[in-house]
Parts: sequence; C-alpha cells; structure tokens
Amino acid sequence: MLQLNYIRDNKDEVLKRLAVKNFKDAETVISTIIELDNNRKAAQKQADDTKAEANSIAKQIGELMKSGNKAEAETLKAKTSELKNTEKALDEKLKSIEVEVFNLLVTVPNLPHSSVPTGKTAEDNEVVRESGAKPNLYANAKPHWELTSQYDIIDFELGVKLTGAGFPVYKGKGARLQRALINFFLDRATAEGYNEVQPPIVVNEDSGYGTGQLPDKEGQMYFVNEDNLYLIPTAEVPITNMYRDVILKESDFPIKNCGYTPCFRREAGSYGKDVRGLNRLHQFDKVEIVQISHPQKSYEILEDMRDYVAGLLQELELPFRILKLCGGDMSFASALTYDLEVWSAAQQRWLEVSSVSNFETFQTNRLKCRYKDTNGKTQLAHSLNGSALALPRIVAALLENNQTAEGIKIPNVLVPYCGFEMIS
RNA sequence: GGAAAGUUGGCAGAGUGGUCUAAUGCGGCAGUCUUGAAAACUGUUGACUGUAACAGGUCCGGGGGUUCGAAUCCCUCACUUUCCGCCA
Repeated sequence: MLQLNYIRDNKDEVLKRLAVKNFKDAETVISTIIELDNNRKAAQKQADDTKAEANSIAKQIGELMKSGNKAEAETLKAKTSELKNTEKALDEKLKSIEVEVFNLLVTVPNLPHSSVPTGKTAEDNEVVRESGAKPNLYANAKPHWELTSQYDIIDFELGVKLTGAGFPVYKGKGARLQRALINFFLDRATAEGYNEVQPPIVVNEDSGYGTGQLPDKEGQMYFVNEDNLYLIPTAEVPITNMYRDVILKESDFPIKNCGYTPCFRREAGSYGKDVRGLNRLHQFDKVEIVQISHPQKSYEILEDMRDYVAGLLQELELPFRILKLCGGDMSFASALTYDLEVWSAAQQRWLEVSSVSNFETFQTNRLKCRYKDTNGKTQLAHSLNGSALALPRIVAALLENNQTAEGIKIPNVLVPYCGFEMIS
C-alpha cells in the first residue's frame, strides 16, 4: 500500500510511474484519493474540536461536583447533549471517508523503480544475463513427466487418488532428491548469513493482509473455514509478518531470514500444457529468502539476492537467464523484480524458478514495520524477498537436462546430499 | 470438547467512574563521576493524527453500549494461560 502522504505531495510523479505499470484509471483514482483525504482532514478537524470542547466541559463538571456545586454542574450537563450528537455524526462521517480512502488505496499498485522497462507482457521483459550452455539431448530425450514414471520417482496419478491433480507423490530417489535440494538450499542460505526459521504454514487474516495477499487474492489461497486460517502460498507470508507491528533499531539491519516450507496455491483457472507435470502444482516445496532493510540499502541488497540465487543455479549446473521484469509483467506489490529462469531442455522452454523483488515500503506500510532513524524519527523499512529456490521446476530441469540413455545424472554438488550419482 | 483466570507502554507490573497528562521496577538513551568501563547518582523515555511551530485529537486486546465523564461498569467477539478430557 502506498503512503498517503507521498501521494499527496508527489501526485505528478505518482501518475507518471503508475503509467509504467499500466495502471488504468490512475488519474481518477489518485485524484479521488487526494480529494477524499482533504475531506478527511476537514472532518477530522471538526471532530477533534468538538471533542476538545466536550472534554473540557466534562472536566469542569468534575470539578464542580467535587466542590459540591451541583446546580451549576447540571446546567453544564444540559449543554453536552448537542455536542454528543455532532460528535457522533462527525465520527461516522470520518470513518466512512477513511474506509473509502482505504478501499481505493489498496487498489493502487506499487510504484515501479525508475529503471523498470516499460512494456505490457512477458515479451517486453529485459534479459539481463544468460548463463550456461543449453544441452544437446540425445534422440529419445523425454519431457520430465515421462521420466518421472519411467524411473518411478514422482507419481502424479497416485497424488490424484490421495488428493487431486497438482499434488504429486515423490517416491524413492525422487523423494530423496527433494530432501537433498531443500538441505542444499538451506545450507547455502545459512552460509550466506540468512537465519533459518521454521514458520507456521497456516496463517491468520492479519498476516494475509500484512503481505498483501488479502483483500485481493484470497481466491489464490486455500482457506480453513472452521478456524479462519489460510494455507500459505509462500514462506514470504509468515516470515515477513514476523516483523508486523515492529519498530526496529537501525543497528538491527540487515535482517536476513530464510525458511523452507511447503507452499499451497489454488491456481484457479490454470489449464493446458503450461501446467503439465511439475510445471505448476497446488503444493510444492520452496526455500525463501527474506530481508528487511534500511531504505538506502535495499537496491544494493536486491542485486546481492539476485546474484546469490544465480550462484545456486550455477552450482546446480543449470543453464539460466535473468530477466528484469517490465512494468506490465511485475507483481502488484513490487517496485523492481528479477525473474530467474532455467532452461528446460526437453520442453524447449524457460521455466521461472525464482522471483526476487524489492517491495520498498509497499509491504512495510501495511505491516507497520518501521525503524528509528538516527534522529529518532520512525520510518518505514524496506522489505525484499526471493525464492532460493522453488523445487519443482528445478527438478523438472534437472531431470530433462541431465538425462542420458543410462539414466539421470545428479549434479556433483547434490551427490553428497542425495547419496547417489544416478537415477536409473 | 469441558471449566476457570486473564489481555495495560520495549518488558514486568499497579491502577476505589472525575489532574490517568497511566504509579513503580527493569531495559533503552543522555549526563555526572572514571584513564576507560562497571557501579552509583541525576535527567530523559511510546505510537498515530494534526500544525509553519504550538495547540488539539485518538490509542489500556477488537467492536458496541451506559455516563456530562470509562483502563475502571455492561454486552459481544478474538486471543492467551492454567486445570480436566482426548491424543502424537
């Protein structure tokens, strides 16, 4: 959520940058917000003055009662009933304006960073870097969803029986590979200075609001009706919400946390070959890295995070590329996002395995995650996160790219974690 | 699932319906003392809104009510803790 003060003081700038995100009706929405806010201020002033008067009368009555001057107290009492009515009316007016402003404010996406390329779709994303050679597969190379059943390592049908589509069962070396990747990612993140946490994987409504899944995207999350809890779509939600309603000290920065969790996404309305096999699941595993930073450091940190994730892909010997997302392809809450994609050799396409974003104050404004600066003023911190990494598409690429006539070769770095060199 | 008790500032913890502008302690910050530190002593110590700056307003779990006036009384919801039951 954008800061109202910022919108008020920088209207033109806000409109210019919202245009990069292709936010429709920006002019109307922003103007309405500013106008409503002016109304709010006026109403608040009125309400405050009324309350001030009522407060002072109440105090006078108190003193009169104490000194036994009952008659005078009664005359003062008579004066208050009208005040009470106006007070009530003004409060209601104020509240309704505030609700109106809030409802508009949550529809406004974050402002993109000045370096974000303009564009509408994924076609317009900017390739920042490409690394690693795409493998030449042998003649009978197969897509991963055939390899998984050939070697009996991931069973999609069995998952359908137990739960439904998009909930695969990992078996044998497939399960072991999952565990190996999780441990590998966590070990690397810890070595990079991230503090490992194991958060709950169901969260309450407040947490959903804090990171911006609510009120907009509740359709994307599984919901436990009886207890009013949501299954997390990413560890970002609980890990970032650890800093909800917190005022940090400047010396607390940088705050680096990482965590492994299963992630749950309803993915309502997704069909077709994009969702084949491991490409899109309802439940998957992911290691997430999250940082809370000083505003002046956040872009430096964003690049560190991006390069860290790239390093993981290099270690896994996967060809990958880094994209800087254009305004139209970026998420609602992000100011700047890098996507990392791995080459999936049998599908002949790039698969997104990580998204690293700086949210600046967009999340922290809602979270009320602040810090005290050197002047003792409280300021909003910046929040950032990235996948490091999401497993399914990594597994898809590993299986497809490393397949040979004899079996699937495990990259060297994972062998100690797996305890085997080949899936055959 | 049953019963009871609770929810107050960064933390602990007081608080007979009227200077609550929330006691006190701890912690934090600043100062005195010290070569430096500790201890001791002194002072200071929240958030939001608002203003040019003051002033003013809001906040004692959330919401509602009673009252001229609520941290305090009433209703309601949420959460926490303890005990019992069930159970990994």
